[in-house]
Amino acid sequence: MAKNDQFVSQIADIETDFPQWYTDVVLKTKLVDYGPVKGTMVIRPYGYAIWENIQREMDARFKARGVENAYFPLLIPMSFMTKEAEHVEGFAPEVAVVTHAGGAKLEEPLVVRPTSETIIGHMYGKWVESWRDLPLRLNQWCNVMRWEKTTRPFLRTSEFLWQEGHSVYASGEEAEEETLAMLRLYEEFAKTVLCMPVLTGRKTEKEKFAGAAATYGMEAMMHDGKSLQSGTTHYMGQNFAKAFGVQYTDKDGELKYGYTMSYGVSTRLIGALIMTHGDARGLVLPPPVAPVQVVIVPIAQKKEGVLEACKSLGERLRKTGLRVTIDDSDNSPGWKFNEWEMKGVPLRVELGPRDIENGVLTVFRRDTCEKQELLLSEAENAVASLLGSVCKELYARAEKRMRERIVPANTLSELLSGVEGGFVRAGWCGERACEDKVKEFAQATARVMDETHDMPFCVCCGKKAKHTVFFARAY
RNA sequence: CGAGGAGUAGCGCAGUUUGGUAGCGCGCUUGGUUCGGGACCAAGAGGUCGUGGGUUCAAAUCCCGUCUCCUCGACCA
Repeated sequence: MAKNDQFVSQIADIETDFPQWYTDVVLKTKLVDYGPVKGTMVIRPYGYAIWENIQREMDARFKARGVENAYFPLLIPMSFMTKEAEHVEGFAPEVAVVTHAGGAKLEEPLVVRPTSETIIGHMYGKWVESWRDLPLRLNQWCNVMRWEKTTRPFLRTSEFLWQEGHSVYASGEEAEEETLAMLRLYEEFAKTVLCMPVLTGRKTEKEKFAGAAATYGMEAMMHDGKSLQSGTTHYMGQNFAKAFGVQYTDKDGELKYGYTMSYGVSTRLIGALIMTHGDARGLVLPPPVAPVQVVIVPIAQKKEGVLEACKSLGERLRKTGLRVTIDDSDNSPGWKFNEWEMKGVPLRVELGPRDIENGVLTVFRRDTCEKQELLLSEAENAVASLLGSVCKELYARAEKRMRERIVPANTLSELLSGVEGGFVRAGWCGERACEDKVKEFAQATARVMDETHDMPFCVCCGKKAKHTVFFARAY
């Protein structure tokens, strides 16, 4: 066992610190830096497969709502960025700029997109002419770059993968409605695909997107009580439509500006998964996004009939649509057990001579780390129902943890002790000064505002509260 | 940019106080025995000790410079 000390110590610190070893050891994903490029990721296949599963599930939802995928350029003329005043102010400090190309200095610098509102706004300005063109709803999967000062794998990288949806509507009501609908879509996605509970709501002025009229967010609570903004939707009003001339001729013959909104989730969701469900043994992946949903580990695989039995079981399970891997490598069973547990595979099937003789399979659940025997003849149904209960268990556990760690606060000192361990629910007068003071006092920010307004007084100044806010320390 | 810490084999580290020509664990390669919770034996491969200069018969070790990374503060999905 002494040999494992190093490994055990590597995995032991996940409760207190970001599980660096998850990305290094399990996903083989690293922050790289070559020359001045810092804090961007190389994602190897296992980690990327999680992202592909997220993409597939998300795309299905978008398409059901009539949103189509498209692609817009990586490089954006500097002049586009400066058209919306707040937008450029918000992003200027963190854009990378291309000044030379083709061996010569460019007439106009190009920025590497930090987000695509401007270039998409530019195109929408050309595409939208008539009320018949609306609503226009496109999404793109792409990479964006923000030159962050400090970076962490998956949570904050200078380059990250995301989807960004951008829509134009004829009326503000429709655009605002869509902004909320997308927030609900994200919430449903987090709950059913990622098995992750989230808090959703409107952001404060201080926290809203640069150039937006209103920003909504979903926040997930990590093991350590800190909050991770896992998705945002923005209602832009006519800010971008006016900056980019997104105008249409309405039914009444009048030339009118459209109303735009946008929404996005990123590879940060993978970080959220790791930190929400992971335990001391490694990753715990929700079945919908797990690259491998069932791994079959043959026991005494050189004995006659064992591998054959594993392969035939594997085929049966694959036919039900599951992602199944049979690990017939030369490693010992114990090694395989640990390996696949680290990788977060929801179910492990052990199949050896003893099981085959008894007509059973031994199944290990990654979420509870419990083993049970199932009848080989009923494997398909039994495995499917087990995967279902893994989802339920993961969500229930995370939801309970989140609920227990949301505490109300009436004073700053209550707020301070509350954010040590999770979210704090508190009244807020609506003044920026109080928001700033909370941050200074407790290193906590307003994550989202709650719809139910039941905290009567501002936690900071004690005046009448306008909003009830979830405060937390954030990643 | 303000404050701390660290650069030695693919990864994690020891060695530096007191200079003597580089070591441990994991991983990797080859062969054999194993296989129901990270197996064992044997043989191997792999490092101009971040970098430039200085002191010395001799520098990973002492001195000066320099670069980089990590952690914490200001910004952020």
